[in-house]
This record gives sequence, C-alpha cells and structure tokens, in this order.
Amino acid sequence: MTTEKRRAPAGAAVLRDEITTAIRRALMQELAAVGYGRLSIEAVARRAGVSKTAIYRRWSSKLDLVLEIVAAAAHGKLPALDTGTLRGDLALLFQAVAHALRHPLASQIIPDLLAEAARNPSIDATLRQVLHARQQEIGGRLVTRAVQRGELPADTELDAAIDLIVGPLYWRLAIARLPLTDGYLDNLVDSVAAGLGADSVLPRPRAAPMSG
Amino acid sequence: MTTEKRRAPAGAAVLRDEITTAIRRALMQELAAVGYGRLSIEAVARRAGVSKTAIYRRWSSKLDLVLEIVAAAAHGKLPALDTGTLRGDLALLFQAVAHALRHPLASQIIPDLLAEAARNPSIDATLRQVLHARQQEIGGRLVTRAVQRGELPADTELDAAIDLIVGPLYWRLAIARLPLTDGYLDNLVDSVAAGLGADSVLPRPRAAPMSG
DNA sequence: ACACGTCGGGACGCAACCGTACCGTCGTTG
DNA sequence: CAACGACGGTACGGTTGCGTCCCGACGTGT
Repeated sequence: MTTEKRRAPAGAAVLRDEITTAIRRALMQELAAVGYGRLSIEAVARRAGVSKTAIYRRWSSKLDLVLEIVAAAAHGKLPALDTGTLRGDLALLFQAVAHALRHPLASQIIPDLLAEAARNPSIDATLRQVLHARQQEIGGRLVTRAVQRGELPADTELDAAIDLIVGPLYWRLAIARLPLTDGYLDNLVDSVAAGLGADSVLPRPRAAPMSG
Repeated sequence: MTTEKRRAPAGAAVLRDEITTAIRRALMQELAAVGYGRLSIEAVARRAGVSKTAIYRRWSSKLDLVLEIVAAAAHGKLPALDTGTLRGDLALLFQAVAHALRHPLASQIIPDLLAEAARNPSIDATLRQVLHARQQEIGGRLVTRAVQRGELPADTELDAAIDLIVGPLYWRLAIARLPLTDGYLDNLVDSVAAGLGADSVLPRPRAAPMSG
C-alpha cells in the first residue's frame, strides 16, 4: 500500500446510503424468493434498481454480500427475558421466536440458509455466530436461572434443553408451516417446562378457549 | 394419438435399468452436494456417467425428476412401532429418525427440500405427502394408543404432539447438527413423554454419566 | 437374417449470469 | 472555481446450463 495519504473520498465520491440500503433490502427479498442457491447478483441489482457495479463496490462476492447482510440483520433485538419464572421466560421467548418467524422473509431465509450451512462452511460459521451462539446465550441464561430457582434439576444439560425449547416451535413454524392456533403457545410452555423436568408444577388447565 | 398399436419397444430399445439407477443415485448425490436451487441436469448426467438425453427420456423436467425420485426414496421402511408403551414407541421412533438423519445424503437433502418447499408448491405438495402425511400417520397411531392405555390425556392434540416429538430431534440432527451424545435419546424419550403430559411416570434416573 | 425403432451420445442455439473495464457525472476540497 | 476521484451505469467476453435434434449402435421380434 502507498504511504502517502490520498485525499479522503468526498462529495459524489462517497457511497450513498440510500443505495446501500436498497441493496440490503433487495438481497433479503431475493434470498427469500429464490434462496441462496439460485441467488444472482444481477437479480439483486435489478430488484434494487442499481447497477451490478454498485454491489461489487461494496462487497467482494456473493458470499461476502450474504454473510455481511444476514449477520447484520440477525444482530437485532433480543428479549430481556427475565420474568422471574421459567414459564414466564419460556412464554416470552416463544412469543419472540414466533414473532420473528412470522416475518415472511425470515421464515424463508432462515431455513434456506440453515440448509445451505450444511454444505458451506462460511455460512455455517456465520450462522453459528449469529444464531446458535445467541441461542446458547439466551438458553443458558434461562436454564441457569431456572436451576438457581430450583425449577429445573441441577444437572440439566444445556444443549439438550435448547433442543427441547427451540425444536418444537421451529418445526411448526418453519418446517411444517402450520398456523399457531389459539392457546398453542400457552400449551407449548407447559409441555416444554414439563419436558425440561420442571419441578412438578401442577399442569395448568389446558388453555381455556379464548372468549373472543 | 394413433389407434394402431406400434410394436412394443424391445431389445436395445428398452430403458436400461442400470442407467435409470445410476441417474437416481447421481441425483441424490447432486441434491446433497449443491441443493435443489443449484441442481443442474448436466451435473446429474455427468455424475451418473450418462447423457442428458438419457435423463430427458425418463423425466420431463428437473422438477419432475426430483419429485419422482425423492418421493420414491422416501417410500421406504417405516417402523412397526407398537411396543406396548409410550416410551417404547418413542424410543423406537427416535432411533429410526436418528438412523435416517444420520445418512449424510438425507441429512442434507431433507432440510434443503423443506426449505425449497416454502417457495415451490409442487415440492411442498410432494413433501407433505411423503413426509408430513407419514408423520401424521405414525404420530397418530402412537398418540392414539398411548391415550387408549391411559398414558396420555384424552384431549391430546395430534399436531402439537407431533411438534413436540419430532421437533427436538430434528433440530439437533438436521439444524444444529450436533452429535448424539450417549444417553441423549434416552433422555429425550423421558423429556418428550413428560412434555406430552405422560401420566406422571416416575422420572427415570437421568442417564448415568458414562464412565468415559 | 433382416427390419424395426428406441437407445445413448455429441453438438447446437439460446439464455442467464459472472466479474471487469470503461465512461461520463457529480460534490467536495483546496 | 477548478481539479480530483470515486460514483453509478453500460458493454463486454467467458462460462454454464437448458432443451432439442441428429446420429450410429444395438437387441428383439417377425
């Protein structure tokens, strides 16, 4: 690299945020529409209404583009999640997950990338950072607190607990893609709490049919 | 169509089973390697060591090819699954699922196609026939018998039960892709049984820590 | 033994996409 | 106010895959 400092880009020679934003949005839409496998830079550029060059100036490759944008998008809100009871935490977590997976883009992009991760080490690594690690963190806090309160046995294994917590809801929303019927989440809280070995709480009455 | 009956193909003019088989195998491998999105007929032909024509003579399109072969492959063995207890049935089912998802091809193809199903109605319909319907059938039998034995409450909802049964194991094997540690399946049987609301059986001792 | 007719294979035209090079444009900096 | 320099966009060659057509090869049925 040259030691002399060039003058910093300025004026028209600076990346325009509006275009960057348009590319990000278009990428997510394309990813949802055709999946990572069929994703093409040209289609992203078309959808964003920009030129391919605009994309290549910002990201070096298709993989780079997807990784950066997906990672950034996943760095969103994570629930505070400290209601004081295991069931409360579970209920909050499930609502957050259900809300996230309701997003039509997310519900298509996430399973797609997770499948792609099985054959693409870079995607795998990124998803493990932004998804699995976060789950471990949230799940870990949830379980640890429940153990401290005496709601869960002390020898609860975190990995297995996470499978139990995330698996059913993910299956229903992302794989089977069945609707969430009234009371489903409430029942799920009970079931998962029981499955985790929650200290024999009285099984609450099955979710009462909603009045409305 | 002509009313006159042509002589039936014979001799060299009949589809050779060996080639059909080679195409089937190559398709599965390609599907696992690149996914449905990137799947190309040319690559399948190359891998099978046949010409594209050989494929087009047998299937009309890429979609047709995938649907027929995947459906046929999924029409495999399904466990008898009538051990007399809920836990026995669950244990058997989990072993069967774990065995199936251990197959490296299956563990890549299934999540890939499930993700693709979210945007391709034909794939969605096919998978619902060969996967979901079968799950409903197996899960239905399992739950029904457990209810009859008094092991599960009578108002158990089948859909929610299936989510609980399949979700955690699928998540671990196909999504998180973590190994099955010793005793994992045993613990999962307990957890899922408890989650289903199994009539307070004594929680079996947690899988004893392995000596190693 | 011959004719039949589909077989598998190679070649072709067409379309899409990749990544790059080039070009005129534009706002800031000195 | 003039020069700078990256901007966005178009155009390009190369690659890949699709779906089709034509060809000689081949084994069975007459």
